[in-house]
Amino acid sequence: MANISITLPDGSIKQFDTEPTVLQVAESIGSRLAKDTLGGQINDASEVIDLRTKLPDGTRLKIVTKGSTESLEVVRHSSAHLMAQAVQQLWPEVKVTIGPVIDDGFFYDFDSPFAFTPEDLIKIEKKMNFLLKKNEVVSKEVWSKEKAIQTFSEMDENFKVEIIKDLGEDEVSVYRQGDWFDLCRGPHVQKMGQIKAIKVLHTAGAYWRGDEKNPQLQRIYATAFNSKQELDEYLHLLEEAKKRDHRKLSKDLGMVYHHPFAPGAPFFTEKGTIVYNELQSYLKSCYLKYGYSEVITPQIFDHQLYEKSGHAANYAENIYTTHVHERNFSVKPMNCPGHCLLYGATKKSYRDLPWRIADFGRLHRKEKSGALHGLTRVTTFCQDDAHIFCRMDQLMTEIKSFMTFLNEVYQQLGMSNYKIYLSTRPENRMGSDDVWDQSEAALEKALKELNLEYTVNPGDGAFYGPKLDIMFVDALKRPWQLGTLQCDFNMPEAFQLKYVGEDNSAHQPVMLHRAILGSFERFIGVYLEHTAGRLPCWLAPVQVVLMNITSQHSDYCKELESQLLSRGVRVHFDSRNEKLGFKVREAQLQQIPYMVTVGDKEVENKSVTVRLLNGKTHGGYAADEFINNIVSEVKNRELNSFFEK
RNA sequence: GCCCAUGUGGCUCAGUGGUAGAGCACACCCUUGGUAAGGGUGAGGUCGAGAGUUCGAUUCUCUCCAUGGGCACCA
Repeated sequence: MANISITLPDGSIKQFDTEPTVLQVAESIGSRLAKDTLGGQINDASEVIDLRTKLPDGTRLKIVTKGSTESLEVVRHSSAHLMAQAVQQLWPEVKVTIGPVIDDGFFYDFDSPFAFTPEDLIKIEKKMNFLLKKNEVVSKEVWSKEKAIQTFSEMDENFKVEIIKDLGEDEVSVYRQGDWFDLCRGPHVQKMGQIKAIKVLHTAGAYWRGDEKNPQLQRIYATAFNSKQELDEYLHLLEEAKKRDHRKLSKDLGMVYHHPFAPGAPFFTEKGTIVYNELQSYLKSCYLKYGYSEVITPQIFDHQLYEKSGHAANYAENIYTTHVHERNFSVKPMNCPGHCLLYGATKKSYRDLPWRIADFGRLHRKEKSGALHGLTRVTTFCQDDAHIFCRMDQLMTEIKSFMTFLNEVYQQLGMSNYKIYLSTRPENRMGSDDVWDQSEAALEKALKELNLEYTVNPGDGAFYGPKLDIMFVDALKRPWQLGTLQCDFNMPEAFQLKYVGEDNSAHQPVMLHRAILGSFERFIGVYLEHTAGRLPCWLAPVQVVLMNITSQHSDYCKELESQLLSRGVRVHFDSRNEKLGFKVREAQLQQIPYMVTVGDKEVENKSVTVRLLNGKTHGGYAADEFINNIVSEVKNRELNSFFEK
């Protein structure tokens, strides 16, 4: 008597006498499908459930089969168990904790009396592959909480015991493969042989339950894929990412230098400074258009400023403070408090708003030593920072203008792939709900009117206001947070900022913190990784390299050089007594956009032969035309070469 | 800050309990060569810093600094 119905994606309905498992549904359709089943998705949820899960009447089921993207989650989950099994077979004294699936793989945290060496990782991978061949069946058992606690206690798996005790359930599930088992919610594969390709990657220290007060565990990162080919592709991608690492690129391209005497504080060389300054002047040119004024504010303030702003209470450990002449002075970690002082310097009318001030001030923040990273996490940096003080009713227009500005910049830089996140009011917050309502609504309305897609992160806003975060997705599909727009009701209050309204009484402005690139340091790092160092001509430290074939062509090169220089083009004449191939190689490695070769032909008819970074050469180009084209390409900050149009 | 690893000429990296080597870069010489490395010679290093063990330490141990992989942090 069939009284349980399961609906499949095609709309067909399967009937069962008792609640079937995902696998049983698959079996009722076909044995081939059953064999390939790795899990299920129910009622349109994205979560993948275990194939052994019983389905209640009326469930809509989508079966997850091998080879699918969804199945990766299951495969990786089981791979984590496989890794734990391998580790415990190799070293029975190592205790297990947890092993979740992450974006590109999985990890397992072990409580081990010793640290795993690279050789150990090789052993583990070998053991895993050995165990895979045994193709053990994975079975699920449901234990009472007491039995689970007792069993794991006897095994001295105290971290597991802690997890079980913290679970609110009376029963827990345990997955078994051969003689090894682990407490787990699933989902898992049917047989270990369904894991097709694994790779143990690296180790790391990690705190138990992510809390630095807890003991530190040994984490092993690994990944698994549905085929050897997919794994190889992933490993290849890792290699590519390594080549694009901005720390390597910025060094190889001679842009950035680090010295142990200035940890976390990069030097920008002559070349790096060109990129930095070009970006800055580009933004300055936009500021004119978008109604910003630039200001310069002090580097060091009496610490009282940060007591007033509230940073002393929440952010003191990141502020460099020193005691001089009986006073505490702090190096500014952000521009906003200084800008509030400047706001208060003159009496403001509603007519003065919106007041938009930009500041390229250098900031310093003390960071914990382990936090530093190349150009993306530094102790000193310069934001493309600006603050907008406006009336509540101007908020939406300002937000729209900012998003338009940001989009213009990102398009110009070839960064069209970005995502917008709207973070709304957190539990602990300041300001009235009315103000939060208005500002959240303004943010949403602005995005909608601009037809921009966005994701809401409920409760993720700052305590002082809601915000937009812009995540740029680079050429390797990696997300980076660069731009931001934050509403702030706190600082205007802390500094008692006012303007005189039309009604002749005092009102408090809203303050907007905003940045498009974030910081030049971080941006240059991200942009180098995005472009793999191949910068558009207007940003390239050297735009043209002139290469003479023999010394007889020197004079013509010098003539070209001075013409280019007089038109503001950054040109380098490689006059060395070297073969052309050698000069080309170096210019290519330095990613110089225009490699100009000059020999008899060129001297004779006042032309140039141009090689682009893609290896293509364009011969017999009139020198005048070439120069004019470059000048206009740079002036317009074009993304691509005029040859590629 | 925590766990682990690493630190050798400007760069990339070998190597050793008896005070160091290559390639590139650099200097000089030869080579005048049409699109990713022509040849020769030479100079250049207290082997990250300090302490310890040792007859002797770049090598072993410890501490510190920096960097890297993560964790934690990033009002």
